[in-house]
Amino acid sequence: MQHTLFLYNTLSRRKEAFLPQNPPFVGMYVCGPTVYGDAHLGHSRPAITFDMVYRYLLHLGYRVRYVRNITDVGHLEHDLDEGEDKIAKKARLEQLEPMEVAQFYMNRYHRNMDQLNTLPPGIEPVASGHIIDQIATIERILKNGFAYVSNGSVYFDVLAYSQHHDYGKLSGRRIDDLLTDTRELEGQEEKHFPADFALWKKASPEHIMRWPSPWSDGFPGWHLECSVMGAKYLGIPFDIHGGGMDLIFPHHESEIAQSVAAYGSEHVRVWLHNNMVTLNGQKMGKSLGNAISLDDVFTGNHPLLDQPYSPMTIRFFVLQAHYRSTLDFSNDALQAAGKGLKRLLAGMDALEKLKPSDHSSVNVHEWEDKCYEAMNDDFNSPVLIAQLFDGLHMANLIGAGTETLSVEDLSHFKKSFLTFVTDVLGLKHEEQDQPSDLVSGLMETLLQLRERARGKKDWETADMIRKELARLKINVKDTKEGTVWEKISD
RNA sequence: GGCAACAUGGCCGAGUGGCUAGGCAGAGGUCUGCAAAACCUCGUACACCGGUUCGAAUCCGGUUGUUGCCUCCA
Repeated sequence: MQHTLFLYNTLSRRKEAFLPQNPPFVGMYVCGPTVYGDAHLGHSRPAITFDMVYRYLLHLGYRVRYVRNITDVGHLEHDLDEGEDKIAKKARLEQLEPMEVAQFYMNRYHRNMDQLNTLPPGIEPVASGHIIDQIATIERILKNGFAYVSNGSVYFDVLAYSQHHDYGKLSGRRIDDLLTDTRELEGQEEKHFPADFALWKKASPEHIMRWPSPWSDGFPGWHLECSVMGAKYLGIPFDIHGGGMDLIFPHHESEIAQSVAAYGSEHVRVWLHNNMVTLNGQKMGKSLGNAISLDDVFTGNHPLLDQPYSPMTIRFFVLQAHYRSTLDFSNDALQAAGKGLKRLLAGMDALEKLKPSDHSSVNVHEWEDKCYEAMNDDFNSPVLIAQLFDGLHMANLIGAGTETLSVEDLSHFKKSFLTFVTDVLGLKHEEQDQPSDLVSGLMETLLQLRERARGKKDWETADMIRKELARLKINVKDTKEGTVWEKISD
């Protein structure tokens, strides 16, 4: 580990050298999905971002325990049916068991994540499997005087907490501002202070998802599961906590407060937050009708999409922007990304054909250092990608004989390039649909006929075959190695 | 309304107080029967108005716009 990695810590608002508590071990917790619907484009960002973080830490030689939760209880609908759980609501609508709904969408989420080539977390705890741990934590918070029971529910006492600690340190919010913000919300009458949040919520009679507790039959509050499950599997404090920027307040702010209230210390050393996704410059939201599911993106089945975009195109596109910048999805941008990715992967294959020389005219190690510099600077994947394209250019010059590499340097260059593309960025060739034997046979015959015509300089026939195939979205290319064909997709 | 962040060439998107980002598109060229693909060469952009500075797109202030959070949210 000759390179120092710098991370932007939301808590300090600056880049800090990453020094794990117990190297080479690293504990990382990332906020996962609430499984009540299909994953959409917005979900791809944290998934790919923290997959890149995970992959790079592994590449640097760290032993990473990666925990990503699945939220299957606890989130409240904000406007209707006060106190009804999102999962329970969906279950009633679809006449399914709540757990059935959660399982269904969890399976689909996993499939999408697999398509995006994200590595599975080492532990993927579900909130409903940790009710006992959450109750125990609530009891500790109550005992420490930072919570109160109100009508069967338990609330975190933000004012009591802020007497001794800084509620708002992560998000930059002030208690005074929270006070002035006098929005009317339902269920507020049980709270002593508007900013107080539920640790345990009493279930209404029709509420399906419920567990017994010392206070009522109910369910755990919004923010508790991450504090509890992070502490359980990673210990306190752990090195990295990741998630979307929209979770900074109130979710992560409240997590910190809960951990301090329960355990006496903060549970996270470095907070990493990915920025949000927009679509054609607009916020993406279900209410705006522009939250495109990943399945729809992959199939192109959405009015806003001109064509399908493959999982690797999405992955490459996401990595082409820095994770802390907003990222705007548009057809133009995705098409550009698809083409760039194709060229990068084809170039990677072409590296294999390079021939070494007796000396090197370019400095491979300097090039490689720039790749590491990019990633070490708070995971600057766009700069790494630019560097890879520069490497590609270098490879082309070597292929043309303009530049040379020694046997040793060439081998190092190939290995390094491949490692950055596949291991660190997690990019790979997408398996094409293999043509059937029938299609292959037909194409072979057709191209032989065309070759025969070309041999006789019968350009009219040769061009007709190519033109007709083009209408079937088949591209025929006469290369030096012979004629090849490919299906035109995106 | 309150609190933040951002505003870069046709599009996407890095970075930086003076020194090439990169991708896509576009132009020219090599190759080719033609085409496609591939490769080579090419762009001096940084919202607006002030200020600091020898010098700012990069720092400071203001304006406008966009986005996020303040309510489940990746």
